[in-house]
Amino acid sequence: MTEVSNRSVGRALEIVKLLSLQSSPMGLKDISTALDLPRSSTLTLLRALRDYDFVAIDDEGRYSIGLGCFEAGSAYARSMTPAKAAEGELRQLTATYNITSHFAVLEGTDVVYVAKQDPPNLGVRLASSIGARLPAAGTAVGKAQLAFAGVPTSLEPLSAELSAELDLTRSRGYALDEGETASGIRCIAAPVFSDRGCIGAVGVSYLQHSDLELNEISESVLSVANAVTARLGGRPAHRGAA
Amino acid sequence: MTEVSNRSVGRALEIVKLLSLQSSPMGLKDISTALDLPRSSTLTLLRALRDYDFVAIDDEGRYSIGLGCFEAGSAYARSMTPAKAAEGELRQLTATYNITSHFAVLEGTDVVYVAKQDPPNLGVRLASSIGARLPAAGTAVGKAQLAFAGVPTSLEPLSAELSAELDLTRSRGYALDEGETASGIRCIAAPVFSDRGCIGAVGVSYLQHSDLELNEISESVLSVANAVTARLGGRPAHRGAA
DNA sequence: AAACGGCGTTCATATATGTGAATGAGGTCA
DNA sequence: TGACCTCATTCACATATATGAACGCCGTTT
Repeated sequence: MTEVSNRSVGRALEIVKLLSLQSSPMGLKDISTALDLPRSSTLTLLRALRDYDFVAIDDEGRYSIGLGCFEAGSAYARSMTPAKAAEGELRQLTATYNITSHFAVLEGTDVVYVAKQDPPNLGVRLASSIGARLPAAGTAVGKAQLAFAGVPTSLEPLSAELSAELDLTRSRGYALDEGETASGIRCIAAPVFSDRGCIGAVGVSYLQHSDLELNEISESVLSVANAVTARLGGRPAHRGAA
Repeated sequence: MTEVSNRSVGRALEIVKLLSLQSSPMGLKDISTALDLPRSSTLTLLRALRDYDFVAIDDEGRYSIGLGCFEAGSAYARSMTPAKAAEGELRQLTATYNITSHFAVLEGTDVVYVAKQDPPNLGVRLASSIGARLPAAGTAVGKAQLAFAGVPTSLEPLSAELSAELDLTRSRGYALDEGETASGIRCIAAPVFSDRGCIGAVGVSYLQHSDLELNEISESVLSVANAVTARLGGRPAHRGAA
């Protein structure tokens, strides 16, 4: 548990991470307790983070994630070529079928949602899932990437079930999630490739009992993923149906 | 230029900020030169940042902003009540008029765009402006907030022009930008209030020579802003027309 | 092919940070 | 009112970080 590059920075980033996972602001004590740090050290770090707006402090002395962090983080999505390339396609997909569409990347054994489009008529919705992290094996966007990018050693040995699912994903070109992530929601996802291999996945989600044809949607998802792949100079693993 | 809380953390965050403003990856030398830091110190900080995925390093040893930063930053938008409250309304606004809509907050003399909706038929677009920072005085969302939140002392003394513009904004309830930010683009924005005063603005942008009625749009923007205000328990400064 | 120059990396020690204990600020209970 | 909480803040010394100088690597020049 040693081998740190820089203790102060590591601890500061732990604080940022902690606050980013928290839905309500935390007091100094809460933070120092949660991370098992001395209060005085925690205070110094929080002040440094606040100087750069990476954390915000309200007038009751409670800390939350700051605008500076948001600004810096947004730059990731802006600089990320695949996400940019996918953006227009996602909008089309959402507009055509009136369903939610996503772009997500694999990070270890999890997927992180990088871009998202919601249909217009969704009314008041829960918080955006942008930036959210979910276990790859339980999501369509995750399985699409595990099937085509290779499985991280930390996931091995694969369950027979997952292994079969990945085989199926490879053979049809897209991954399916029938209510695993959220009950009643179907997700369909297909991998996106650049010249350096599989670097993300495009996916859609909609109510399972909607009257949308699985065949039609999955073909659209596949063709959108291949269009993004083409724009990135990659080689699709699956040529699409038809 | 002293009075630092913690040098390591400050420097690390400078690096993050620098990388977030850069469109292409930077080498160690570039970074240390840009920030006037010793290369060895910069390396240590970069390694700490990389350990937490706040920066990414490619196989050529060049650094860019990382997924961890994106994840943490996304939490800001998710935890930010006003942005969440505005999200559904923005989608409606965009769907109704087929125009881009925004939610932005004031940060010193700048505005930062926190949420955005683009119309579906936009095709391939430039990078998302989410997370972007622009001078408040030159944007509709900025002027809407300056007019109702009070002008930061660092902007004073106000030019006669800006002062008149803010008066006008206060009297009609919304702010206008006729091609100042981007030539040919009209922006209309109205302030959003919580119980703690003006905390953001809702805005739309569209081509000036479109056939959309300014009156109709501005009334919609105003009523959306007031709806968000109501949901936040704030008191609107302007009761809307009609 | 030898010398050069630019860059990333390592390492010992000067310097800045981390922290336990003391202090301050604000609230609650009897 | 006063005693007694809890949490934020300060401070002097133990400890970790910062960095100039040296090194190794690799592509370029002569």
